[in-house]
Amino acid sequence: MTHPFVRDQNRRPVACGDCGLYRLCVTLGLGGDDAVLLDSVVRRKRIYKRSEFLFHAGEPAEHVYAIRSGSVKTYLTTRTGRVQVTGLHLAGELLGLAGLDSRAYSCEAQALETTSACQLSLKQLEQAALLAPAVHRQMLRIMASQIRHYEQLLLLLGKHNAEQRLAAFLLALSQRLALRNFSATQLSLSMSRGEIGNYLGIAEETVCRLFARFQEQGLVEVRRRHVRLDDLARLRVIAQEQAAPAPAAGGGPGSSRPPVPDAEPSAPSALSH
Amino acid sequence: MTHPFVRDQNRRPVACGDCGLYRLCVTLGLGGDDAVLLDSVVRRKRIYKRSEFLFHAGEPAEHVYAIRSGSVKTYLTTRTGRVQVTGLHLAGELLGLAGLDSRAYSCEAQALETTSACQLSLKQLEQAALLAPAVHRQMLRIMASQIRHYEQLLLLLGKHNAEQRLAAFLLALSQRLALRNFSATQLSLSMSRGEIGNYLGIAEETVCRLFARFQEQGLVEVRRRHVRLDDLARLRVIAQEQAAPAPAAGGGPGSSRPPVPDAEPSAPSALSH
DNA sequence: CTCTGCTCTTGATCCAGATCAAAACCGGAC
DNA sequence: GTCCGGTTTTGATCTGGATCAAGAGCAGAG
Repeated sequence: MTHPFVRDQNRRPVACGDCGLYRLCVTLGLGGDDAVLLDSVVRRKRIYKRSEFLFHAGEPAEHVYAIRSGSVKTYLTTRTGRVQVTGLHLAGELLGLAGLDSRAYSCEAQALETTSACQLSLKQLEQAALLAPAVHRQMLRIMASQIRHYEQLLLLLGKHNAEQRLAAFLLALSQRLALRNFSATQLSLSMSRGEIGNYLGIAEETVCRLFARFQEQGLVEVRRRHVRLDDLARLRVIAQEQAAPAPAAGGGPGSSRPPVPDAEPSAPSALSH
Repeated sequence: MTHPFVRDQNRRPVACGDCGLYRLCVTLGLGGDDAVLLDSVVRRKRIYKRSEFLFHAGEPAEHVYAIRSGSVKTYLTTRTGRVQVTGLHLAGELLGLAGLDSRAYSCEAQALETTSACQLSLKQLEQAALLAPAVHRQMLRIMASQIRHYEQLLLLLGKHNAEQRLAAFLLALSQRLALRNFSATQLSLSMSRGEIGNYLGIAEETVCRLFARFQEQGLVEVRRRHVRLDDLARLRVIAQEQAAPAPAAGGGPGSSRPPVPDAEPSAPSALSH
């Protein structure tokens, strides 16, 4: 009996139209305005096998990477060998942004499974940006969104407990997959429990226990790396810390806290792009 | 008897030449190539009183801010009112980068003390970037360095204990001050214990106890917000986790860890820009 | 100068999640 | 099919730092 999970949803390559670099590629003059045409025109496509590196920290940065299929993790290493996963990148997303000032990559990027990615030359990009304002604007937009992403991650890791982090992780994943036209409720994790834990700042064992608990509560159905999200609504409640405990810390010198402006404009995304 | 601490080192405005936006300003045609001239030419200078806001999260982003003197904290707020400080910005540093895609500010920015800042119009910047490649490149450089900054912060918060975090915080502060020609060993904190703790993901009380311990060990001399760093070398050892415990987590699918490439190129900076 | 309201410090207790330990499980090699 | 090595799960214990509580110190207001 085959179990009900969709397998390897990331193997299917995203179309250029679903790719985060789409607007860039188009404006670069790589293809007309036609995504299908563009698909056949992008150069420097390459396949990376599981655990292969797209680039290393410190290496001179010459390309930005757009993932077509598969997934990639990025991480930093302490000089004592400790690792901090800083990102999980899915099909249609971008890598190597910190290299946009054309110095060096700031982290390791390693394929989590068989992955296909397009390389875009930074030099080409810079030239294109000078010719086409839209490209320039798009580059800024992309980097700014990465900054926002990290800010949200900082908030998640700094002020949320293990349960909230995992719930937010699953929801963000779901949202990102949906954005690329994959299922929002059936997903196959490309990271191990250990990697997920490392990313979220919790222990491997805790990730396991949380999955078990979520399953008990009927929130999800988990079997190894296959996850089905059964109750998105309740997951959202968990991720957003229902209880309102302390009135916040370090009120600041003036203590004139802003009137809790409804800052966060939209979704409960924290780990999304 | 006056005690030996230098007070309010940040009150002295940095010269344009020491400012992170210098290259931008110059290329903008705001002044010749002369920093002194530039100093008198920059428009939209404004003074913010302690606890006043430079901008709020969600507000339409129209400017980038360059701090001339004083200091500013940036932070995010949960919908339940919890706060996460995401940055401490000193004289000569920049604010509002996530707004560079000309949408909205992503966080609150609040003056920690009397602060003077220059506003640079984003529109002006975008125009200038189209005319001058150097401006464009500089904008990317600035954003990329912010991304790197957050990555390092993530590593610090994710894989270092309270002691290491505080040591790293002090060292980074020292380094940044030195960069702007302030003393590297005499500093006056503009954030309260609570704010520092919030930033570093540790409790206010723990910050106190750590300061006390560092002082016992002769590493620093602390009196309220005045800190003298007496043993930078030993602080560095602490910040860089001398002990090499576990061989790291979540080795990844291939487990082919990179040969610990001497990633981090230079200083033990984590909280620096 | 005194008063007032923080901010900081220090002590005592507690707990979420880490760590340690050991099975159970599973996919792929052969 | 069987075997092997890594991943996942589950249980038992431990602990760094949070939280709770209560003074002490200090700056600014008047």
